[in-house]
Amino acid sequence: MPELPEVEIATRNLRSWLAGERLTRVELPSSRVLRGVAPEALSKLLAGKRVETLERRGKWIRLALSGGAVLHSHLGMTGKWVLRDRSDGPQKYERARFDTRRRSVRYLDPRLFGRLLASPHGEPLAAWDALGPDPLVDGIDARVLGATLARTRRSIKEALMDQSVLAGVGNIQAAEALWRARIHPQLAADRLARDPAAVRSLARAILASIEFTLRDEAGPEITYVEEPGARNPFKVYGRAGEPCPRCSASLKRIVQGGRSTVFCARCQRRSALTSGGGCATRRRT
DNA sequence: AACGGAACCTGAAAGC
DNA sequence: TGCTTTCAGGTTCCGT
Repeated sequence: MPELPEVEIATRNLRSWLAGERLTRVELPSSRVLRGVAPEALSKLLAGKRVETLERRGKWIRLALSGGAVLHSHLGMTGKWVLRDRSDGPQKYERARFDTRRRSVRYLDPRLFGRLLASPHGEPLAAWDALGPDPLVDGIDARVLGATLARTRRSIKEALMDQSVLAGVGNIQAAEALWRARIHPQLAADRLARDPAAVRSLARAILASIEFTLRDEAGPEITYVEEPGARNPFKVYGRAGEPCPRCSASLKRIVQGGRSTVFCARCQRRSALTSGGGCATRRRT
């Protein structure tokens, strides 16, 4: 279940597998992932084309093909791109297969929240165009972020998950960044925006969490933290009831906007413009 | 216009 | 043991 770091890793992998290669075989079994697109039309559009460039913005991947067609991939909650042998048959939950002369790349997606969308002539994708700044592609300008946050009264946690605020931040990265910046997830975004130092701290924390996750998860085949047997590399996500890695208080779980947030009620402060939080230790993570 | 909640799916884990 | 409930990191749509 991918956020920015997982999609970045998928993009790098796909680039190393497909960039410059011609698609010799394309298989697209009909599924919800195609969202109303006729599978045959899409296969026909892609087969024989060369993959020229791959880029990521937020949680979207864009593949530019020879001849001007563009393919957009969103991994939803359970999508992943993996490398298999060309002699391997269909994998469990396989929704797409792209073979080149040397490789066989498969898209697997059990829950079918992912999407594969084609623009035959490179037509823009509204969801891509609506994305806010991407922390890795564009960096985070704390003044711009502050101005954006000042425009909403929602909680900072919910605001961070809005893809027009920062592209690619999801439930895990939002929770992790807020913990790193010692900001309470229920603090109103516009209140936080009144404290430029706190916004700068949050911007740094978002980048630090993304980069930490990238280093931790990089590899040819990602295991998402929710999958059975997966280890959990995160500081607070999925750790309700465990001790805070910084101050040892028991981590709490609350629900915001229908999604769970884990945080430390002792060292994440509820109000901007007040120092405190009762946590004296400062440890690099 | 902005926001909250339900809907979209399947599978694993927890609860009874 | 087996059935039921809950939960999961995505977006979108609909009603207020």
